[in-house]
Amino acid sequence: MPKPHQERTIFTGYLGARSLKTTRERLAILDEVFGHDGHFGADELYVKMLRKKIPVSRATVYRTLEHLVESGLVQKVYLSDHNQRKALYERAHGRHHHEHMHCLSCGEILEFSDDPLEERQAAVCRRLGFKPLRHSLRIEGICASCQAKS
Amino acid sequence: MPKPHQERTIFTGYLGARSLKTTRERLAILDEVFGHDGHFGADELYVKMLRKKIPVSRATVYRTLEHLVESGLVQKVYLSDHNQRKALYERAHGRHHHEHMHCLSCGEILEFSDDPLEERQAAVCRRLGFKPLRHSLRIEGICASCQAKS
DNA sequence: ATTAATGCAAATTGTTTGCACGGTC
DNA sequence: GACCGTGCAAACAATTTGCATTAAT
Repeated sequence: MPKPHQERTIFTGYLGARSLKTTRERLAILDEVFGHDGHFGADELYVKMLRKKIPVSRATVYRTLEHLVESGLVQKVYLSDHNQRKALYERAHGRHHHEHMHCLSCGEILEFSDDPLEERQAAVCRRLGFKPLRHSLRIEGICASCQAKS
Repeated sequence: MPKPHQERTIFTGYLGARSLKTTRERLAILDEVFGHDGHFGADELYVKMLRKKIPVSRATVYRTLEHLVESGLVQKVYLSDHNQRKALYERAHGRHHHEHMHCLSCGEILEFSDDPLEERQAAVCRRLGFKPLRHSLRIEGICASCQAKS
């Protein structure tokens, strides 16, 4: 029985505000998501919970992840190089905005952020009269440690 | 019978270099791709050719697009907002690198490029020792004309 | 009691693949 | 003639959905 955390309060608030129900399953998924860091796929999360014998269906995992994204607690990202068809999720609450670097050699996903870069993007948007709401930058290449190896 | 263009020379060269065959179907797909601008999905391309009564199968369209990407003539991008599962393609040969803005209101995809932005990305990579090979930036928001409407 | 959520399995979507036949080098 | 490519339909992977049942308010 995981102890209540801040995210749980936010999520129950989100649910209540829309007359959605705070179910055992939804809370279990929330706990699972906020119990670990890093990127994960919906199916991986489902399998992980299966193994832990936490009773939940694949459909509910998918449906709940949507709500978590909608509530702003979780972010959906598309990172994988070749199999771009699989969505990944990452915790968003309590974290600052960041971009991703993807090492094509080891597969590692690195996160970084850079204010001047953000500002330059904003400047371009101003120049074109485009109102930015969100953005994602993905840089693919070879990470430092893989370069060292070869 | 479309007249030979530069891309055709490049493509046949690419094929020959790998002992792949220059088939009627591959050339027809190449011509179709370079006969128009903008972004398109593999299936759309297939349907367009069907309507024009150009005999080609869906499988061949997919397989040929792979080769076009491999040859550098075409670029595969993931742009659609919600249905990120669908890949789009765009002409790459003879065009400069660019990023995309996606208007969430009208769906329009705008292209732009900005050297200082590119340079700033390069600088971040240098700082982290990451060797960039390619990148993609997608900014979602509301385009100028949609803002004017509301 | 009312209304929403779950689980299951079937349906969808975009894409890939195995295999017999046909075309290119 | 050797080998590669094509077309078809079946296979796939990730995700979504319809519906009868169960649970939260």
